[in-house]
Amino acid sequence: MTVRQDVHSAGIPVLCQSCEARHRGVCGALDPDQLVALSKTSSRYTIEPGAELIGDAETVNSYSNVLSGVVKLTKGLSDGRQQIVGLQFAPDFLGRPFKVESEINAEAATAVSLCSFPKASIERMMRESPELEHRLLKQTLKELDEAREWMVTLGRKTASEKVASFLLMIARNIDPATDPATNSTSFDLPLTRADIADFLGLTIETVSRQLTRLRAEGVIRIENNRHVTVESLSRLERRSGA
Amino acid sequence: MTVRQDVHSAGIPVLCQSCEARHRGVCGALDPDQLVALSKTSSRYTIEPGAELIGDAETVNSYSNVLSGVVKLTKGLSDGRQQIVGLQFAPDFLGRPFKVESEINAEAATAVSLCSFPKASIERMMRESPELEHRLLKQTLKELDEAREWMVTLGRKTASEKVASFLLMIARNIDPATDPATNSTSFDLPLTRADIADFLGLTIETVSRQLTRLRAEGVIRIENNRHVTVESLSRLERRSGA
DNA sequence: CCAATGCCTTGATTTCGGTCAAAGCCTCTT
DNA sequence: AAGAGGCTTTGACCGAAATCAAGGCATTGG
Repeated sequence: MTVRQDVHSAGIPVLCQSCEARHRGVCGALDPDQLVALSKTSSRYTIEPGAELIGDAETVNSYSNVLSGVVKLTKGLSDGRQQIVGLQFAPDFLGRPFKVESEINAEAATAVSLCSFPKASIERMMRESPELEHRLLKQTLKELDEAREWMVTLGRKTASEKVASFLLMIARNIDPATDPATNSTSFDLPLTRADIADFLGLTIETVSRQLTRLRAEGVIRIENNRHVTVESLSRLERRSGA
Repeated sequence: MTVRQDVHSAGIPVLCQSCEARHRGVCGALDPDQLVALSKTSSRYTIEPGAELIGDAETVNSYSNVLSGVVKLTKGLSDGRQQIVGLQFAPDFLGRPFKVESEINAEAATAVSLCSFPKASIERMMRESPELEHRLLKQTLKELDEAREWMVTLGRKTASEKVASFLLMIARNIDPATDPATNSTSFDLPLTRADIADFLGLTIETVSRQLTRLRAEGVIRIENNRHVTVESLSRLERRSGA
């Protein structure tokens, strides 16, 4: 069980054996000894789009790092209405410490690869390593900020502002090299129209109409229903309602 | 600088000198020595309804415990539209560790009393006491759960479901002794109609009409525009959309 | 006591987004 | 290549909530 070393600008420069990737999410907080121990209990999964991650017996007692792909967190009402309450991109951490569970479902929006560990391993290490808990606090604060940002979008923006805000958010998360000077980006939508609607509190039809409008106005182009090219980021920003 | 002791079912049984009250939020995580040190730097404030707590120079570099009253956290759009993204009730903690600030304003919704400490004191203690950071993580997770719960309300509920959900949430936070058997509660609304509208992503008029409807249907009574009596909690719950 | 002010309610009308319905487009399979 | 099924788009219409506009009802102060 060797642990590969890697130079990292911030934090302890180590790689998780199972992930074979750098994790800002969790592993970066561990020292090499802990990492070796964790590697013994961790394993790597690949999940098909649409598969449930929580509610599923296999993974309910585990935490994971998202290595690639997008996971959607949803909450539903009894009559079937659904709302996406969060999207997890790599290298986000997935799973809820201390079982403060609030009936959230997690589902792979795209193909997803995960590095996951038994709940018990992480919880033990959290007790040993304050740095790990510190990372979790930071991630949780980040998620809280994102959630509040979306509350503004859900409560106060118009349909077209919502769609523009959504495209911007995806652009920022998918393509880390979005250059404001270029003023244009290109990426694959990780969500179907139905998912986008559930994320924005709209219907599929409204989402579709707003995308059509943005296309007609030359702000974006869409190929094969998935691949989006933003022709003018600044125009998209102007439409996102600040 | 004596520190009063108090028997508490969970956690370390201590009282903050300045607060003279038990804090699940922060103080409960400290040992008596730390508490004495903190007491030396903490002070108690009373804030008038409508006063800004963040953005205000006096308190921008401090953390606080809410001792009584309700604080609203708001985010605004450039054109003036506003959304309340959280309500802090006693004994919630107020303030943002690690300056992950996301342009949130905090304002007293009612008269509020606070026990506040300089940012530096808390941050130093956080480094010394993992238990304190643990508490912060728990509070942050709680706030995240609440935020996500409201995302469902904002995105997927109708106006009348929103208002019913809001009344239930207030009832649960204001009156901790809400007994499901009794099926009725009574409390003062800590928010004006405008605040409720900003919380629910509605207009004042819609909020007013929905309250009128609930009154007409005998689910609630309202006196002096503030004092609400829920005649039937179960009927209110049924209207909240699960 | 009577403005005046600030909330809150109510009514009339408009509009944005939802609903219903049909057709178009990919992708995958055979 | 054709057909099937699943997304997506588009159109016509509808309805819930916003907007516009009075008016009511407390509290405050002259």
